[in-house]
Amino acid sequence: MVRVRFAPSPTGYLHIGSARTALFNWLYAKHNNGKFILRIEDTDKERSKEEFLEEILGSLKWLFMDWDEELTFQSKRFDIYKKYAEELVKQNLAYMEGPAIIFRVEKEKKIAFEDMIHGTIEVSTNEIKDQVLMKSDGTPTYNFACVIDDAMMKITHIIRGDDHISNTPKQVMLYEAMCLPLPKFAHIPLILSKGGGRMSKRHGATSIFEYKNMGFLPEALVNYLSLMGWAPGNDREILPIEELVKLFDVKDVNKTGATFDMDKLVWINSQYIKDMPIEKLLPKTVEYLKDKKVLDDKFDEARWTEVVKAYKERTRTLEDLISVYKIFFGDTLEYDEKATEKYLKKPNSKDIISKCKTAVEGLAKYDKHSIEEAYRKLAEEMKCKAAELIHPTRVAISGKTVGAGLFDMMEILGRNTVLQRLGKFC
RNA sequence: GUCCCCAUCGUCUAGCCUGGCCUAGGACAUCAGAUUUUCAUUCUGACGACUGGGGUUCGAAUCCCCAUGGGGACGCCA
Repeated sequence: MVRVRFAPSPTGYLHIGSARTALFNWLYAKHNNGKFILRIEDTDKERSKEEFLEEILGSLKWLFMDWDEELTFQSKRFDIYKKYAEELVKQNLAYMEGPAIIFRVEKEKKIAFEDMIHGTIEVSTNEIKDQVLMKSDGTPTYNFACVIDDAMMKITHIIRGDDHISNTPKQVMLYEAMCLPLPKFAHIPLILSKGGGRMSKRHGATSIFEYKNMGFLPEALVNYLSLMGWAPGNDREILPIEELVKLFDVKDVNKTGATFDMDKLVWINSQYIKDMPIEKLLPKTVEYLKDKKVLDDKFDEARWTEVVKAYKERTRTLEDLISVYKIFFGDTLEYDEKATEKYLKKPNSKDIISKCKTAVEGLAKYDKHSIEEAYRKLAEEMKCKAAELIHPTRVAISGKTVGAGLFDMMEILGRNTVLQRLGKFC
C-alpha cells in the first residue's frame, strides 16, 4: 500500500511550489489507490501560526486535495523524539552537548540512496558534520523528527522538492542508526520564477489564495501545476483531474527546474472557462463576485446567466467578469476614452446614434434577431456598412469596443437601458 | 568556497532509458493572414532549440568524459 505525505510547516501560506509538491504526492497516492497523509511540521513555536495552518488546509481543499487519516502535529510528539535521541546516546551513536543531543557522523564513509527520479545519489560523510537531533530548547531538528515520523507513519514514498536532496543522506544515516526501514525517495524539480531562482514571496504572487483572487479556477491551476515537470504524453495538455490521476507516475517526472509562466496559466484558465458547462461555471462566477464585493442587490440570476453565456468564450479569468458585471448591473458606465473619441465624438456620431435609437424604439418585438434585422435595414437605408452602426452602439451601451456579440448584449440589457444609454449621445 | 542536482525553441515540454523512423514534434507567448459587427473567440501560417568541446560508433539530441551555464544545500529554520 502506497502511503505518501505532505508535510507543510505552518510558518507561511501555501505557495505554488509547495502546492505542486502536494499535488504530485496526492496524484501518486490516488493513482496507486494509496493514502495521502498530512503532517504539520510545527516544531518552530515562534513562527508557527494557527492562521497559516488554516490557510494551507483551505488552499489544499480548494485545489481538490483531500487527505486521509488525522493530521499529525510534530509539536505533540516531542517526547517521542526525545526517547529516540536518548536511545542513540545510550548506544553511543549520539552525544550530549549541554541539553542538546547531537548525532555523531563517522567520517570517510559513502552514503548512497536510490532516487526514483535521479537514480543513485552518493555523498561522502566528510561533507556532513555532526547533526543536532534535539536542540537546547528540547525541540527536535527537522531532519530528525522527519525520519522518525515518516517511519512511524509508515510512509512508503517521500516525494518532495529537489532542495531536500542534500538532506537525504543525513536522514539516511539516521534511518540506519535507528534501524528504521528506508522509504523510497523522489525529488522533484523546483519551480523557478521568471528571473531565475526558486519561486518566492519576492517574485510575484505566490500564495494559492492569491490565484483564487486573481480569478483562476482551481481546476485550471491544478492542470497547470501538473504540467510543471511532468507531461502526460501524446501532446495532451488540458486534462481533467481524473485524467491526471489515471496518467500520473512519479517516475515520469523530469529532472529540470520549471519556470512558472503566468501567460500559460491564463490560457489554460480561459480554456476551462470556455469549456465548462454553464451550470457549473455560474455558481463559481457568483461566488467570485461575492468575494470581490461586486455583487449587489441589483443582481438577477436569470440575466447574469445570459451574460455569462454570452461572455464565457472570451473570458480569461473570473476577474474579467467584474467589468462585465458593471455593464449589465451598474448604474453608471465607465467609458473607454479612446473608444468614445473614435465612435461617439465624430461629426456624424449624434446622427448615427439617434437613428439607431429611433430604430430600437420602433421595434415591435425586442429580441436580438429583431434588433439585428432593424440594424441591417437601417444600414441599408443609410447606405453604409452595419459595422458603422454597430461600433458606436457598442461603445454607447457598454463603454467599450470589445465584448460579446452586440445584439446579445442589447437583448440582455433590455430596451429601456439601451434607449437610455443611447439617449446620452444624441 | 565546498558538496549535490540539472542542461532540447523566449517559456512549458515530446524524443533520451532500449543510438538510425529527428531535415527534432506539440503547447503558451510573439508576428502575419483569414473569419466575425468588435476581439479577449476560432482557424491557418511564420518565427524559433538539441550549451560548447572531446570521445565511443558505420551512425549521437540520445551513451561516456571535460568545460561552461543554471539551480540547490551547506542553521540548535523547515
